[in-house]
Amino acid sequence: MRVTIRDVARQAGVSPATVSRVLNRPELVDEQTRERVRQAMAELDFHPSAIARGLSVRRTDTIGLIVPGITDLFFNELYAGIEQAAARHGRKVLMYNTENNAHRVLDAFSFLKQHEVDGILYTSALVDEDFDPLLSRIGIPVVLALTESTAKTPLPAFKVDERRAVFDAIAYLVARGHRRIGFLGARLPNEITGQQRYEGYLQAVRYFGLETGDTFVEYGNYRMESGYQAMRRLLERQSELRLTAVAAVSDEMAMGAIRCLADHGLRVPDDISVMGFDDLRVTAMITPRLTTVAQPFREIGARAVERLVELMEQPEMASAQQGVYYLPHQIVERESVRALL
Amino acid sequence: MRVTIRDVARQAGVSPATVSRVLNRPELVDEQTRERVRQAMAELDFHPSAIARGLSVRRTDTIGLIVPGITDLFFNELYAGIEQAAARHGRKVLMYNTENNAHRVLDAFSFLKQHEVDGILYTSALVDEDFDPLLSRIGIPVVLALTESTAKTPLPAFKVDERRAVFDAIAYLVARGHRRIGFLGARLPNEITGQQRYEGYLQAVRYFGLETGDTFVEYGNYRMESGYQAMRRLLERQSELRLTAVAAVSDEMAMGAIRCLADHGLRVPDDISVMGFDDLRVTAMITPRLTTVAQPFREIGARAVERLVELMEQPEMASAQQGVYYLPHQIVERESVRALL
DNA sequence: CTGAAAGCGCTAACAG
DNA sequence: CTGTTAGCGCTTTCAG
Repeated sequence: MRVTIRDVARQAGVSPATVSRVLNRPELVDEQTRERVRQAMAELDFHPSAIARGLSVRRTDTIGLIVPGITDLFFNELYAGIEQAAARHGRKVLMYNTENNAHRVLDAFSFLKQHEVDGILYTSALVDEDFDPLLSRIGIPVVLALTESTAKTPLPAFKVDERRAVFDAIAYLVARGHRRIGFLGARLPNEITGQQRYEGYLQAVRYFGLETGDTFVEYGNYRMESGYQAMRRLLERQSELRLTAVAAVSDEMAMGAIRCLADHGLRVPDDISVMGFDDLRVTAMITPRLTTVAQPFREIGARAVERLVELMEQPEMASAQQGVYYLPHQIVERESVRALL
Repeated sequence: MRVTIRDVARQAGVSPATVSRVLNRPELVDEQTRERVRQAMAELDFHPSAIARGLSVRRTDTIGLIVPGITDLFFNELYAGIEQAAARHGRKVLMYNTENNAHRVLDAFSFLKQHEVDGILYTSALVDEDFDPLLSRIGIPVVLALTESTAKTPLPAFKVDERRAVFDAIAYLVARGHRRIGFLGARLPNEITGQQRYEGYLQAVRYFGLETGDTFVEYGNYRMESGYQAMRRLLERQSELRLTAVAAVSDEMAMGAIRCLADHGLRVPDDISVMGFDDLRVTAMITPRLTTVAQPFREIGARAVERLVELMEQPEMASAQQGVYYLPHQIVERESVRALL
């Protein structure tokens, strides 16, 4: 049988209410009694039921986290930022993984509602008009990370400026003499980032007057294997393309591309330069070390949590806090890009 | 205000109990009423409170997961296995990250007790005698993954046979003519795996009569950076050691070692062979592709969850199910090991 | 400073 | 097949 607050009360010779007080507002309890109660708790190995408490106070101090998949390599960094920030604010996180399955996002919200989380952090996947009915009656704050909302209901969002980040990546290549630059993009249902990064590429291409066209770009799904395949398709046209560099929308895809290049006897960066995106921990270790644009994952996670906590504490603020907040990206220069003479 | 079962009852013109029935045992409810209730639920956007239910049935269908850190690259694979298996059995998982902080494991258990999880899955870190008092009054089943128990209370555990796995790795190197083999080990407080892997190395060294000694081994903490540093220390003695191969206790450390070797102008596997451990997804992409011993992370996670679910359903079985269950490891042959002529 | 009592939302007998 | 009732363990007025 579970040890309850009543057991502790009996053991300490006080009422349940007093036990509750030493748990929540110890300063209201006489020092002596407080100690007696604490001791009883220890003796009985009492663990107050967070779930009974939740029922009673109608608040669980829990953040619901919706992620599209957990085997992406960037996930860990994001999660670390989220969890630390949550802990800092005395919140725990309940994660729901949709496995990139669009229809599971309904489940996700329902699941989190059922568990009475006090707020929801939605990551990576797009929030579009389909969410409006959902959002209008959700009743708890929702904050976005690594994505944004195109729904009528705007939502606070934390991410890098995807277009500019890719633009900067291309500019970096251009500054090193590259003019024939391939693009390893990503296209996923319910996702906006791939599109925005592609736009960044296009903008740069136009701005710098580079060669381009559909034949310069191939798509994947952010994962290594897809980067490999996309690069292979580009390579099939390499005799016409004469790419000197290729920019990928993720480090995973860049790593796949490098693998593919190596398998075709091409060296990076000697024969072709490769630029990544994300700055995964591992990219500093591989050969060649990957030049990439870093996303501040941990900070994005932390900021999103902090905004969420604010909203949980003062829901009135909701309307004031809805824009997309861009966190700074940064080019980290390593070895996978070569300057053309 | 939250929509409750009473609201639905009123709307459907039935009693709360009936609503509860359509939620839990719909077959007990007349088809007509059932439909009426379902419709009321939809109209009101009703989400039954899992927390109120939990309080009432004294069961949350939740598995508590304790992990020592989430930024290790193997974590994702393990977690994927755990989550899928949990979902398959209608359980959710509540994760607690101790950040390798030994004293936080007490918090972990306390936290999970408070949240009334029905069972606990403890991963990676050792369970020693210090846990006995805890375990003796925990009151819910505990299962281990990627670790084992040296406590008086034995606990079911799922992992590979660490000693044999490393033995096999060394044997693989020996079969390819290597006799001067360095070892990149790991030593972490509250951890047993590193020790066991070291023993596997020693056994192999003895079995095959290899050169060895303290100077052949350096330690890290499983992470890439530590692999880099450990390799660097080995390299300082390389003129005496004349290592032709080095075996690491993790792919991360192996990758760090390869990086270190490259930084010192040594090529893998031409100048020195490197063997990893884990078979991370990324190791098939890097150059050179890593030869390693694969751990079946997903299956380990899945099996651990399944045992846990069994125990949650029939706690009497506890005493019958306590051994360490070894899942098969496997050597994955790739490019980082060269056969000496 | 402390206790009694009501209630959070749901389920589980027990009647009917 | 359905309703009534009594909790699950905790918090929170309201008295004292």
